[in-house]
Amino acid sequence: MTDKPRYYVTTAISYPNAPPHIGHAYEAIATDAIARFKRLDGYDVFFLTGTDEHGQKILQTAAREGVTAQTLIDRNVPRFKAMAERLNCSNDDFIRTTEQRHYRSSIAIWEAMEKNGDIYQDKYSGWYSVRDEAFYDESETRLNEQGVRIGPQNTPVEWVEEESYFFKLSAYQQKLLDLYARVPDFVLPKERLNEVASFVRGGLQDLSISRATLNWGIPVPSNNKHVMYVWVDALTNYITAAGYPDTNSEKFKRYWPADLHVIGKDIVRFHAVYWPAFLMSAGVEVPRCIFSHGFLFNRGEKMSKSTGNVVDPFSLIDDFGVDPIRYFFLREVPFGQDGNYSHEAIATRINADLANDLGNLAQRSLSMVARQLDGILPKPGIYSENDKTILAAADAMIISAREAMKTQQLHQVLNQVWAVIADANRYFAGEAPWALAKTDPPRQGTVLYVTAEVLRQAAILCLPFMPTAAGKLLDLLGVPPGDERTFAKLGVGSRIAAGTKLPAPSPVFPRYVEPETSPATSPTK
RNA sequence: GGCGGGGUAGCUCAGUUGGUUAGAGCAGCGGAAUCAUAAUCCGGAGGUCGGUGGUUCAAAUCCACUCCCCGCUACCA
Repeated sequence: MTDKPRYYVTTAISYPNAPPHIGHAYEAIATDAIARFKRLDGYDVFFLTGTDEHGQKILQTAAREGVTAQTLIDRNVPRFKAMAERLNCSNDDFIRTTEQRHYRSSIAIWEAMEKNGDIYQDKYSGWYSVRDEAFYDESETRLNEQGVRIGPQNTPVEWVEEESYFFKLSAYQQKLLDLYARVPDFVLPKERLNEVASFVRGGLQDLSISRATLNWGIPVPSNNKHVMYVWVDALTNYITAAGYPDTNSEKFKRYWPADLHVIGKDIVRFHAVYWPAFLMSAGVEVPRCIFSHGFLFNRGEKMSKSTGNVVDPFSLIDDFGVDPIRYFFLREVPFGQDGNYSHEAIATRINADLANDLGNLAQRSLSMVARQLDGILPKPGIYSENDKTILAAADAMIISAREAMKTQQLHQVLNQVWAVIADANRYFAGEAPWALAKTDPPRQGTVLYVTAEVLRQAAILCLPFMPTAAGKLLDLLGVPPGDERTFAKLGVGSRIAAGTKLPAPSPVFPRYVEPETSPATSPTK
């Protein structure tokens, strides 16, 4: 094993009763950027994603389509895997809750909770929403215009009355509140922790954690007539992948507890209340942080089939490319808040930030090196005040980036990098190296060197966000792959090597040009 | 109903220990430059800072009331 510090980060596992949508893609992109950032910053990262394949909703979708649950997931899960690959996600594992290792793990955590006296059998009766996979108190439900009883999410609920196993969630109220007090960053953004804490403060009821009326799930160990409530099963994936129940294994000892669960804001309660309670009960450490991201809206509207604004992540990538799409979502949407996207907004971002600001700066400076200096990166002379100022700004980027990443502020990292790129464009225009070529060649060399150095640091910081494109830019700058492309090489201590023969420059971030055919984000009725 | 967040330029937003002409990006207008991916740089323009009333020499920033949006939560039914 390595002596690097470790970092275990997960996405939520996706529910494959339908093909992946933009929200799944967003979560995967963001988590991948975090994982890559940490790797480049010297961490031994374990990045997990996967699919949550049990539960009544899968069963119902399968029935509606006239296939078995197994057939449904075997058809859909590969699309989630393909999406992760297409998004260039660097996940180290992809867990499916139908795997043997996960059965073993789920049964083990159940038995541990049972052994701790937190599971008991009782009769359950109440309102259950299949779509939300949640039980609601009658007071949370109401009758809609059609006379159908619906829950708080406006999904239909059904009266369920059956034998069920319960988890003594009520016993964990104080322990959870203590946890929130002890770890103020347990849930981010902070507003979300306040919401969770006030929910817990309001009192917790025991949780029904098994169902006897369906068979698509992991059997309860002591009673095979029951399967586990899908959330017990789903949440457990995070420890399964770390090797649970082999808590003495090297892997488990190394990676658990997870450093970060990245989830959507709709499932905060499950992750910030139920999950730590299950773990405390089972005698397993709780994760360190839950980060809840926002939702994405297409032109301000929630994506839905009825509005006809469903956007397939694959076609978005076909239209714009993987790296530009990754950049757009991570730059445009403050991480943790809801965000908007549209075809025009994506095109504008790509052209303004990537093609014009960064790409063009690289192209204009490097083509000067290629044409006027035989492609040899010049040696700098004595630095002027302007040189020192822009270099200092470049050196400071990693400092502020690390600071922003402490709370997963991905957009801030990019904001700061692009502020320096804008400075670099002003610097370049102000120094006018094309004029210096005739009047003061050594000075021209210094300006081009300084520009290349700023580009180098910017490109390395872009690696987590746009792995391929940033890598190409580093190729153009003559920065060899490997250790030279890590955060250890950022800041005052490292400078780009002068005298290097650079390859012929070519645009790394092409402008987006509107195709003749209709764009993918336009409504398809 | 309670708690919390928010209403600032055409768009997206930043901006509170109250204090010179309220900021950025994008869009738009004018100019410069022409090394570069028709990219870049500079400049003007653009806002009764949700509304009303107050505190103050001075309020986007503090107080009261009020309108609207969003989140969590409760209750009634």
